[in-house]
Amino acid sequence: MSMEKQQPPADAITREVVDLMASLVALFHREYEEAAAARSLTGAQAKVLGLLRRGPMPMRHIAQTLACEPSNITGIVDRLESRGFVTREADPLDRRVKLVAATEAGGLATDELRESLNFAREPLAALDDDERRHLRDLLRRMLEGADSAEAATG
Amino acid sequence: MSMEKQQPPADAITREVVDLMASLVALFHREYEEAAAARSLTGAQAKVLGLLRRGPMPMRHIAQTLACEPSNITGIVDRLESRGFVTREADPLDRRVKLVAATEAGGLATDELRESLNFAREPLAALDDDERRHLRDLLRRMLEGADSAEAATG
DNA sequence: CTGAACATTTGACAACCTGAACCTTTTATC
DNA sequence: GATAAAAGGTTCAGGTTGTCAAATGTTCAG
Repeated sequence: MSMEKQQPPADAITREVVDLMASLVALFHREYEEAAAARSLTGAQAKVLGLLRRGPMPMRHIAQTLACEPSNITGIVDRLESRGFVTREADPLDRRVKLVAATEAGGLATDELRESLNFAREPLAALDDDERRHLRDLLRRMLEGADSAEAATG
Repeated sequence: MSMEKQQPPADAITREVVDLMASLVALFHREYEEAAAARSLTGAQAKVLGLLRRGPMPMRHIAQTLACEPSNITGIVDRLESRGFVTREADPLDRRVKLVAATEAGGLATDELRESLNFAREPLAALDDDERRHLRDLLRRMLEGADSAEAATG
């Protein structure tokens, strides 16, 4: 994956957009960590918990989605489990895999977190409805190919 | 700062934009870490090094910009220093403060990293010139107020 | 049944990050 | 000027994230 590709030099506009994106990323990141910390979750824990909103999931799948080693997930889930946000159950169809599921408390925590994500309220407040729609369309097109989606949503 | 403000419920469009941003953030983050790792730097080290592109800087200022404890910076700068990417010198005007400056090797590393940041090349390739310009304008407006900028660019 | 492949865990180790205690230098107050 | 408060860095202890290699238990192919 991702083999340090050869690239044409970036034009001025592209470069500026990249810089703006970088600022936005930094802003988002800070807000995300803050919102998680306010619920005594770490960023990584919040991400994992966020992945479980759609239902239980094997550890491996979590690791793949978050692009990290499976052994890393073990620890994170351990901590979430010890706080009662998550359960681990053997998949009846394949007893090698363990299905991680959010408990009620866990689901509640992510819902709150998601709701409280002020990000883009302040920034997005600067845009009116049409502009927001336009922005959405542009972002959609940008993400069309790269299906890395929904990782950090929490 | 940032006191868990009371907020109106987010409308559908806003929420979708936030989700798209989250995906973009995840993508950016991965690319950034990869690009740093390719130069045997960690993400945190790359960020600090990136801050020094404009010139030497007191440790405290680094900590403030990165929104972390000063004691954290000590270790990161230690490691950068031991690899010859950075130097620490006492500020002649106030001998309490230590000015961190990138060495030639350090500056070269960040320049390369910055240049190699494929982020938004693939994603942005989906947009034509006009659209890119439009996106830039929207992002600019969003970031106008929040001057948290230029943290992660490096 | 045996061996390869797979999902998860364990253990060792490095980096990141926080919080409190500490040292040195500055600055303010008397 | 002497002394106390404040500010910049560092150190230390402790927790979380992340990697890699080795081990365990399960499935699947031959």
